Amino acid sequence: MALSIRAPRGIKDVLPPDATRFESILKDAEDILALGGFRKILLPLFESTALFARSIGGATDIVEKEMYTFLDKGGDQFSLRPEGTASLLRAAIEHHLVDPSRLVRLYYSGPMFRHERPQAGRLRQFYQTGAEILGPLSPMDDVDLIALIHRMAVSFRIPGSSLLLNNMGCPVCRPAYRERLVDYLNAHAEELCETCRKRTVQNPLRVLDCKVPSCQGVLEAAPRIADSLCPKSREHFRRVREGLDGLGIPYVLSHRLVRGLDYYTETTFEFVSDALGAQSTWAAGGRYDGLAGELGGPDVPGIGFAAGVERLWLLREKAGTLPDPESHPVRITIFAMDPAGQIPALALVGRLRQEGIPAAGHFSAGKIKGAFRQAERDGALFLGILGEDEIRSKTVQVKNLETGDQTPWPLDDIKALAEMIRKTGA
RNA sequence: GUGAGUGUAGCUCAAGGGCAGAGCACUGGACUGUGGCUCCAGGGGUUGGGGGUUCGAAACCCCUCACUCACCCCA
Repeated sequence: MALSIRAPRGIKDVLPPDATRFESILKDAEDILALGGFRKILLPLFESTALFARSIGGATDIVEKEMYTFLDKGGDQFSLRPEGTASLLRAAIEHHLVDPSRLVRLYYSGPMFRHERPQAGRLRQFYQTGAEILGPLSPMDDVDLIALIHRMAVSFRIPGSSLLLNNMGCPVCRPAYRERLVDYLNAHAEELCETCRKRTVQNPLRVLDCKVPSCQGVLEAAPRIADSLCPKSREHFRRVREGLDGLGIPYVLSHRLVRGLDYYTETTFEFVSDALGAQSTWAAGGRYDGLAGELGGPDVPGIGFAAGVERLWLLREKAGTLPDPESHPVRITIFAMDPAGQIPALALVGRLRQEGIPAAGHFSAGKIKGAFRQAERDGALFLGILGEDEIRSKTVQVKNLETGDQTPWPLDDIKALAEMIRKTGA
């Protein structure tokens, strides 16, 4: 209460034992990606603002109002990354990992930053783990990637999960559809909400995403992208559905599924769960065939997705599949009963650690009761006592906190003590 | 950015105009260098902050901040 500086809004500290549990959740997801042949890439937390503006799209909410943007001392403009795909593509292109003749599969994990109003499952700093495939893609690669996420849903027993699927067309058919849609929306402008009218001009596909009840009638009756697909996109969509059917992965066709990032083409998908509250998407992604070329790389197709790690946590919590927290590692707490024992206590914990025994010290010479409490708090199996008598006889009294057994151990044979502790702990 | 709900001890929560409390946690003692159980005692609070109404405000009113949820947006 007296603390005047607190964590920024929408930013969460993850305390023990949740911190190691969080890492387990992240690792479980990454393991599935690694199993799918993806290799890990470490990416910077901030990039030139222009990278995000160009890839995500200047008229998107993310770029327009949610980025943490700053000028560095050289006067260059950077932004904390609001997502991972742009960074990954930039890095892959910059280091010539993209090759038109073969596939490259990469995954990343880490915090993303968006200045949004915090809510259940929505933070300003949040973790995503995501994967991308770049190169000469088949529609079957779309299916393969989706299957990997489906694997997560099964493996983590994500409750109430379903897959929404759409195809947003390609550079050939989307502009024509876009035009048809704009004509339709303009014809019905007076029936639409204000944001919809604004979006008709700025980003017409996003209008389809509107949830205002009074807009629903008009939007349901709007021209559907599926009816405007060119033969190639139509075939792509058909083969993706065929692949999913072949694997027995259920999905719901969602012709109004329009993602909030401009780079998507063809296949788009969202894994949602009814167990999450308002922020129901736990993983989402799609094809982005023009992006690599747009960013100055080889003009190869790409597909990717990202999953929200905090949302995975919430879902696994509901499902009862949260990993166990790592147990507190301390095996023995060493108590220096008086100042003369402090140096020997320090030396003792040091030697125990060398033997691989997690050891903690209680050096603040005082009542032995306090040492027992500290040992309990440490989760220790043993308490080692170094008082006057022990220093004189060059021993340490080691008490098993569970059984109460206590024996003196010579300070010059730590290996034997370590061995005993190791055996008891196992 | 908009709306609603909630802010009381470290934590979980009482008190709804009249002395700010309980449980857990913490500290000490009973019990001197041997803990946990039990019993006893103790420390802890500008009731989120500011202003107003009132003889008197944790409570009622206004402003503000924070948290939570929802809109929006998205993973």
